[in-house]
Order: sequence, then structure tokens, then C-alpha cells
Amino acid sequence: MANSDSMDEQHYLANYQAGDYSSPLVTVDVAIFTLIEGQLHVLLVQRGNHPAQGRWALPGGFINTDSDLDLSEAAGRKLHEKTGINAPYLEQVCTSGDASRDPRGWSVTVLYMALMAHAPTAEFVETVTGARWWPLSSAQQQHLAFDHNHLLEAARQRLSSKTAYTVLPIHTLDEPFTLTQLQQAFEEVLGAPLEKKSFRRRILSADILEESGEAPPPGGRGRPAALFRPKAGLEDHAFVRVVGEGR
Amino acid sequence: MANSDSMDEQHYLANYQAGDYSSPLVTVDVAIFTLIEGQLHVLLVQRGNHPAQGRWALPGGFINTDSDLDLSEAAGRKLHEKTGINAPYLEQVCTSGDASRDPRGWSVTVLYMALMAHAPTAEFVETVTGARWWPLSSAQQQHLAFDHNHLLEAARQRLSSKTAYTVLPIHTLDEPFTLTQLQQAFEEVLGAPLEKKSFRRRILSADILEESGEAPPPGGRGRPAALFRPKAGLEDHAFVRVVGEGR
DNA sequence: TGTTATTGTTGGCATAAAGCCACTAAATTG
DNA sequence: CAATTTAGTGGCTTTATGCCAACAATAACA
Repeated sequence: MANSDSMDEQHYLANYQAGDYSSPLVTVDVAIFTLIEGQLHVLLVQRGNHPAQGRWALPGGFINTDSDLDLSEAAGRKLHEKTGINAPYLEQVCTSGDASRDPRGWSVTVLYMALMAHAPTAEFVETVTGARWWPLSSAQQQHLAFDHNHLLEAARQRLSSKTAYTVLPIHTLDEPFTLTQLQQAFEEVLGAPLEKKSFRRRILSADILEESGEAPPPGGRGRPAALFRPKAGLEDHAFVRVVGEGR
Repeated sequence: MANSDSMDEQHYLANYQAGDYSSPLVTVDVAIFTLIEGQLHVLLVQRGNHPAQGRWALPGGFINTDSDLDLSEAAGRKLHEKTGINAPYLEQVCTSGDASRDPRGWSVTVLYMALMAHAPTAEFVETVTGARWWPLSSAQQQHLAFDHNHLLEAARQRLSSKTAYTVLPIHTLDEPFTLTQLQQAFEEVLGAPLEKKSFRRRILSADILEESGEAPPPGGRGRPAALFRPKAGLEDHAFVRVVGEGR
């Protein structure tokens, strides 16, 4: 049994060199989320070919073993090629592989989740590329290509579960932002209201934000809010517990 | 840009059908942990062939696109083939892929973490298969095959971070067990002492254990401890926060 | 047959974090 | 200069955790 390994590999290599070994196809897919008018959206692209022609899908595609140095680079590249976006936050979620998810045969896809603020490339994405931002719920209601409904759900779950102990939603906001905007981002991602005082206490005591001196934008109603941006250096996820439900 | 997709796939398929497309090699690897005399161990197998001949490695190997229905099944099968173990707990950790981790070229491996109690197959593993249980620290100190040092570290981190909010270490114990044994399992996995009273409060109030009527084994010193086993039905991870450090 | 050592189990209070809700502050509108 | 709206804080209640000492049940031993 110690050499079932050997058997396996020798068998594989022999066949591989003979050209008939069926290694699964390997792709990367990216679920990129943003907030548009307070609502969580995901970017989908419409497939131009078979299989699943015409269906909406997560941006992604085959790894290029010539140009991609690793998986995250392949994911970033695919996202950029299809949408023009350079993902500011990218995290591996999971890998799905079986005999039936792609009609062409056994295939494997590595799923990434990405987050971005909407403003920067808003018009570009909508007009130049074939991509479109969908409200998350609409995206989940339709029949996506391959097993992308499952992948999208996995990414959504990762996002919301990680939001319970990190500040991930920060990446969906344009800077600077108010604490109220930040709280609304958390609430939208978690799908549940948060207690104002507790939220502010936790975020502020975590000491990850700094007040941007900027003047609040004119035209708002009510008392103008202080503007914040993440302190330089910590960028990604800092640990902050943001559980409480209430309101 | 909307059809870089098409280009890509057509290009791929053309070459694939012509037989010269280089899809990366896809493997699964399993880091299986257990407790032996209170110490965390990981199971490694010694490689019989190149590359990395003679090196210790995580059990794993190529996906069999004929017999494996999906990735987790492939992982379970590989583990069983190489060690005789049928993993009682198996969880996907991450996927590593790049041009340099395997000298044969671009390759992708999907890493799984598994947990088991030591007793059931103890002698079998050590004598019949070419596998060996290593204390985790010794395993991490040596130079493993491929990028298995990184994979092992990723699995270890997943195990300990998830132990902060689940009862994963339960799977490393033989049933029934005492609360002290359970606490020691948590402490070994977390690498930090836990406060006795708080630990028991949390575990018991989570209502996931039931007292096994069994008589405590003879020969122990001090007051005999109550014996528990997980309540049927919840098996996997139940949410229990087990943070406190103290002591 | 005590006595001591050892391990398991629980009580009870101190401290810290979170929830709650009302009050104050600063702006706009008319 | 009210009324309205949104931002931000004070302060009490509730809950979770840390901590440590007491009490319980067994074995080893004098």
C-alpha cells in the first residue's frame, strides 16, 4: 500500500506523456461585491459561448499556465480582462470540483471573493465591458451558468461570516466615509440591524480609523457627520468583533 | 473585451482537442490530525518516487476523473488508500497552485484537513502502511515534499482558528471522554491554557454533550470524572465560543 | 482506619463587554 | 425661531468571563 502512490503516479505520467490522461480542466472564478446606493451588488458577465451560452456567470476562466504565476494572480487577471477592474481586495473562498458541474467533463474551479467601492470604475464597467452589476438577491434568483449559484452563495456566506469578526465591509465604501455609512454597510452585508452605540464603541476602540480633516459634503440634512478613513498600514482585515443584533 | 472569454475558450478547446493544451495537474492532499498521549500529531507518508523521493509528505495524489465523484471524495479515497483510514471529519482548507510548487510544472492541489481519534486504527497505520504519525512540531521542522510545509501550516492554522468558535477538537478524542480531557485537547490545539470554570460553563451551556452512564475506568487517581459523548445529530461543528486565556 | 494527596466540580463575587434608550448637538428647512 | 433630521454621548442594565477558594470523591499510605 505504500506504493499505491508510485503506481498511481507512474500510471499517470505514462498516460500523460502518451497524451491521453484526463486531467480536469481548471478555472478560477471571482465573485466581486460592492455597495450601490446601500445595496449589495455582484458583478456578472454574460457568456458568449457554449456551454451555458447566454447565461450570466461569475467572471472567470481558464488558468494560463504560461502567464499566471499563481492562482490569485490568475483570478486578478481574469477579473481585469473581463471587467477592467483591478481588485483591491481578493480572497480565496473555496474550490469546487466534480464530474457534473461542467458538461465538458470533470472540472475544478477555484473561487475568489473580491470587494470594491463602486464609484471608481462605475460607468466603465457598465458601458465598455459586457459586465453588469446585479443586486445580490436578483443574481441569486436567476439560473446562473454551471454551479455558479452555489459559488455565489459560498462567497456571500464567507463575506457575511467574516464580517462578524473583521472590518471587510470597509472595502465596499468610498473614502472618506461616515460611521453611519460604515454601519449601514455592515448591516447590509450581515442582513441584520446593529446597535449604534455598541457598533461605534467597537469600531473606534479598535483604533483602525482616523478622522479625515475634510469638510463634510454640503446638502445633507441634519447634523453633519465626521468623516473617517482606515489608518494606513492595516488595510485588510483587522480583528473587530461586531456581533450584537438589537436596535 | 466581452469576448476575451470566447477567444480564451475557443483557443483552449482547439488546443485541447489538438492535445497540446497544458492544463495544470490537479491533486488533493490531506492533513489528518489526532492526539496521541495529549500531543497533537499529523500523519505523513514517505514518498517512493521522484519528485521529492524519500521525503515525507501529506497523504494525497491525483484526482481520478473516472472514479472520484467530487473533490472531497477524492480526498477521502486518497487518505484511505494510503493509510487505511476512513476520515471521520474532513474539511476543505484551501487550494495552492503555481508554476513552481512541483518541478513537473504548473500544478494545483486542494488541501483538506481531517481529524480522528487515535485508538481505532493505531497499530494498523504504523505497521501495515508506510505512514507514520509525527508530533506536529517535528513534522513542521523537517523539509517536506513540494510545498507541504506551507500546506501543513495552513491546516494547523485552520484547526486552531476554528477551535476558537467550534468544538472541532472533539473529533480527536475517543468516546466517552471527560471534560478535563476535552479541555486539554482544546489547549493542545490552541497552544494556550484555558480557564477551567469558563470552559466548562461554555461547553455545558451549549448543550452539545450528554453524560454517558458508563462507570469511570478504574486505576485513576483523584475523584473520578463524569464521562461525556457528543449528543447525536450535531456531530460536526457546533458553535461554542471558547476564547478565554487565563489560568 | 484515619490522613494526605490528587483530581473533579461548584459557588460566588469582581470585572469587562454589550445592550438599551433617552438625551444633547449641529445642521437644514420654511 | 420653531420644527425636523441626523450625529454623537451618558449612563444604567444585563450578560459573559475571569478568578480563586471551597467542597467532593477517589487512591495511596501510614
